[in-house]
Amino acid sequence: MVNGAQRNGPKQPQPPFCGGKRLAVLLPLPIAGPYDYSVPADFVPAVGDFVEVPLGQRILVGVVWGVGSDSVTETKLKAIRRLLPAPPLPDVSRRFVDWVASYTVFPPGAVLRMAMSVPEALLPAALPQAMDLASPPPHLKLTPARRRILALLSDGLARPIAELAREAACSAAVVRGLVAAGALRAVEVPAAPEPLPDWRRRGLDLTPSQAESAATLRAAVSGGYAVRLLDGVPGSGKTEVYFEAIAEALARDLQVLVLLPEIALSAQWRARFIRRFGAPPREWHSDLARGERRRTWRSVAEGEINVVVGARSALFLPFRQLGLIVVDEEHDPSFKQEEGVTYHARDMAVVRARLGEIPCVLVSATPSLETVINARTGRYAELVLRDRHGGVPIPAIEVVDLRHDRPPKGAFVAPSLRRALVETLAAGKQAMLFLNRRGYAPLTLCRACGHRIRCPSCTAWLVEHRLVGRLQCHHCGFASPLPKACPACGAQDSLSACGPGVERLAEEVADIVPRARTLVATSDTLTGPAAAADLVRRIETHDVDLIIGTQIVAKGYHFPELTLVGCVDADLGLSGGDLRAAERTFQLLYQVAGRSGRGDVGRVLMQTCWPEHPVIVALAAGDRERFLATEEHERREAAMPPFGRLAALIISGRDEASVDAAARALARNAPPATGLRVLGPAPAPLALLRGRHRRRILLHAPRAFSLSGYVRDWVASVAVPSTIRVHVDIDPQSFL
DNA sequence: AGCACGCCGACT
DNA sequence: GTCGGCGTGCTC
Repeated sequence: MVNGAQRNGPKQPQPPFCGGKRLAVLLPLPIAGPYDYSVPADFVPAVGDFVEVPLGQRILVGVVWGVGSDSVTETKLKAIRRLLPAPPLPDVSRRFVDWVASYTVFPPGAVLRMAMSVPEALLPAALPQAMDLASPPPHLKLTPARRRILALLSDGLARPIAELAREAACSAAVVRGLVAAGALRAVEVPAAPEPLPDWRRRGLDLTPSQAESAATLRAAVSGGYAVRLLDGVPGSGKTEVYFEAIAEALARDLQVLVLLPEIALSAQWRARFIRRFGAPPREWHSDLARGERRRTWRSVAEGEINVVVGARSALFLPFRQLGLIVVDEEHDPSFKQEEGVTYHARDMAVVRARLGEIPCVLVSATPSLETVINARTGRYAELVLRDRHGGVPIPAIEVVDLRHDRPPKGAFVAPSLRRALVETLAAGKQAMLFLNRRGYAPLTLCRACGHRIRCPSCTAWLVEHRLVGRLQCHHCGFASPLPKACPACGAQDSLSACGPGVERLAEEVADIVPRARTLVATSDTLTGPAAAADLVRRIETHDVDLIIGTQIVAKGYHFPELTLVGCVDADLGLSGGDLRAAERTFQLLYQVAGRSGRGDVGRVLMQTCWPEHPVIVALAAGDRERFLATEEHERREAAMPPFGRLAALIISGRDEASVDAAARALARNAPPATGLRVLGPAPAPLALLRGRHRRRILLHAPRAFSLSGYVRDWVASVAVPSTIRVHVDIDPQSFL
């Protein structure tokens, strides 16, 4: 017996089926709501059961959502075909699906699809097969390979085919031959129980202030719903502190969910977890192997898994007895899902905690303004860790004013940063250059005619990726070989790369520190967990001297030898006109600075053309409070989130005129409401994306306004041609 | 989401 | 003459 299912207390109570001949079944499809089905003769499903139903020509799996309505005539009803042998979808999960659907203005079926992303998991797992000796047939041909296999099995231990073949140094075909001949038989063996994280192990010694926060979090585990912000500078031991809350939940036989923004980059987090709990947590993200996915989904539902660490989609796992949610790096923009159902995983984690009546811990060194305000107004409790581990302060950020400290012509690294780079590497330490731009150059320009090469299906420049010799669109994936001549005027060798990308920076740096072992880290080079783990290992073992990376390297790593961080363009993103541009820039640069000097005294140099910008001033002063105060003031004045609310409608389609017409019709027909302003339609920031024209309507409403209900009624009341898509984004984060 | 139904170009 | 392209609309 794997622990969990039994220790998790009584079985989930299922509401009794309350009679009637129809049941509402929610299907994992983007259709308006549940469909009714008739109850079969031989069994009566209960609410939450996974059932197979016919839909059109297909057979689908859905979830019994409640009793049916009278919305459809008796004659159209089809019968539920069968009950699937899986634990029912828990009551909390169903309420969560409905809540998220209602809030995001997406059909509940679209949300359910995220909760049943593993159809195979609904069937019981085939038990692993092992081979054992059968009574030997009378005329068995005995070859040497066959003899070895039979000899191996004489110890009475059944083995899987592959293992047997390996041990006997023959191919699996020989084993199968013996099975066919009747000399071996397959037996089912229980899966080897995987070790679970163990809360009884002793954690690291905590400082008094860490211990105090840990005790508060431990106490919170039995306290029902509450949200706490765990706020501490990089290196203050936030992870070790919330590990104590995890230990407490595990001690109470509850499941724990930890959300991380980039699960693929979590190798160091995972190592710390194993050190604390003796076994790895289960991972959940989009590029898991199918079998792994199946096993995890199923055992989360069975209550056999106690800790899941995952990307945002892990929120929709069917936890049987969830007792704690931790959202690490809660400020991270990647918690916002932009494709399909548009939701913010941090906010939905809070909702999931409330529905489950369990605590939620939001963790960050640079909490979002939303969370800070929630903490300040008492909606969230706040725990602050002020001291950096080992007493090493966050290095002061030195501003490099590019207007005076100019890089050489055609280069991007200023003299002062060049000197720092040379000194750091000469001292045998590591350095990191941060530039949030993939590729070689963000723009390719013809010197003869001024033509700029753009994506044929998006409003975007093509980015040169010199390593692969291509021009690429970062929005739709379009790629073309680097042309020899200008596509507009035909001039030969007139194309010129404008602006820096990490590849170009690497080229420049090779001239400054020719002997440095340099590594470029971007989403192009770090394609998965293995590549990320390899990167971390190479930095830890000092296999590389210089790391050049995009925001991917700004995450919560810990590298003791890294003592210089250079931010090549701190202004990137400051002038985007985006509501959160300043905040994101501050968070990113503060996190980048936190990479430096964790083990030793470090330097952080930040290149800017705009030293008097409030973000740069606050960063240079190391003054987070000052930054937050400025930001809060500006947002409050403009009634922007969290002091007001926004929703965006993106209207898109292939035909520009009909997109325009639909967008105008929507805006014209927005019902008037107090305090609500309809802005637009205007071309969306990416007015053309993947060949679709896009217009945006923004809604601005007071804080207490119920945007979801308003938008649902509004969009439902306006007839839009079926070729036009209307995408609703409640609480938009980025404006792209 | 998938699948059928439906109406226009290049093939046996 | 059909095979098949994907635009439109429905599925309890």
